[in-house]
Amino acid sequence: MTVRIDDMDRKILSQLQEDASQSLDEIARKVGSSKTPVWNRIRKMKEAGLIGRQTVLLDPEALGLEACFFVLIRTSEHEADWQNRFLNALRARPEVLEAHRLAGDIDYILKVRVPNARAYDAFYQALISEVKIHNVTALLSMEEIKSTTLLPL
Amino acid sequence: MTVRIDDMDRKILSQLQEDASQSLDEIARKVGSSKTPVWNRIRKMKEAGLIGRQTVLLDPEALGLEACFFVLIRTSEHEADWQNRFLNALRARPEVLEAHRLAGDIDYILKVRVPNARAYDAFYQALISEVKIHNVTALLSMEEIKSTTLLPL
DNA sequence: GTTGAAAATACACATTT
DNA sequence: AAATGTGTATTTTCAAC
Repeated sequence: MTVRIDDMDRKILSQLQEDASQSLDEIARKVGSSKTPVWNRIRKMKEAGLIGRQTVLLDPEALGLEACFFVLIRTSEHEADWQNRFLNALRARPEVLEAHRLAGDIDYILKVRVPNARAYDAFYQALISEVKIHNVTALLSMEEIKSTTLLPL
Repeated sequence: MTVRIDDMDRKILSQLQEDASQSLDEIARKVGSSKTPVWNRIRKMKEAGLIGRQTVLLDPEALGLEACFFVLIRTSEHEADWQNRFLNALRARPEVLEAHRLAGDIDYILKVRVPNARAYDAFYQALISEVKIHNVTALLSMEEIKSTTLLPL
């Protein structure tokens, strides 16, 4: 399942990240190759799962999602059952954009996008009513300095 | 600059988020409309900046970016000059995928993707040598429970 | 908002180097 | 393996209604 990526693959991925609406011809030209090999490489990388969803990035503010919170969670529960319920709760909630299990003192971090502080509170209340959580700290974003899906290749 | 979004727009955005490679016909069929109006709505939303970059999501692990850190930063400096240098430093570094200025106790949070802990340390050393930072806490992600670019519509 | 259609483009593959 | 060329199908884009 491990794919060997060479320099040409990286160039192609870079172009796709930059603008996935480009035609094969355009990408081929920019990476200094031609359609067929580029197309084959893309197909292989898709099959390998290296290239995932093709999507558009929307402006959250324009959609009325004006509040962004990072939520730091400590819990005293570490049993499998509790964890499963917690993970399912997170996955089921569309306002949770990211969720990571952490090493160390803090157990989980979430990134949550909601219309406003009230909506965050509703989310928070719903979450703690579903699963027992020891300690929660919410960090409110005042300004999104940077936000990119472009991975460094 | 504010765009009024109706229900049909939301359905279209939802489809585009889900799979931006779909043809107009396909989207139109799914949202219960036809090509032309869908096309016009998409064009308007692109012009309004509501729809941004079209991209592909890559698998960071497969690319060797196996470490993800959330970095909590406190600073004693709050002057405009310091802030500018700090922001520029963050924007210039491709391993910084997200950066937010926060309300409250902690001043900034970063999300950083790197190949390994050593690479994180290199990033950290470079950052603190560029700008003075009072206090830094790095949270290491053990597991990405959820990660989505799909905004709740 | 609908239909229709011209023009452009993409894919997938055959042929060649 | 990669480049080139091409048939076919699809898609976009726009005009007319």
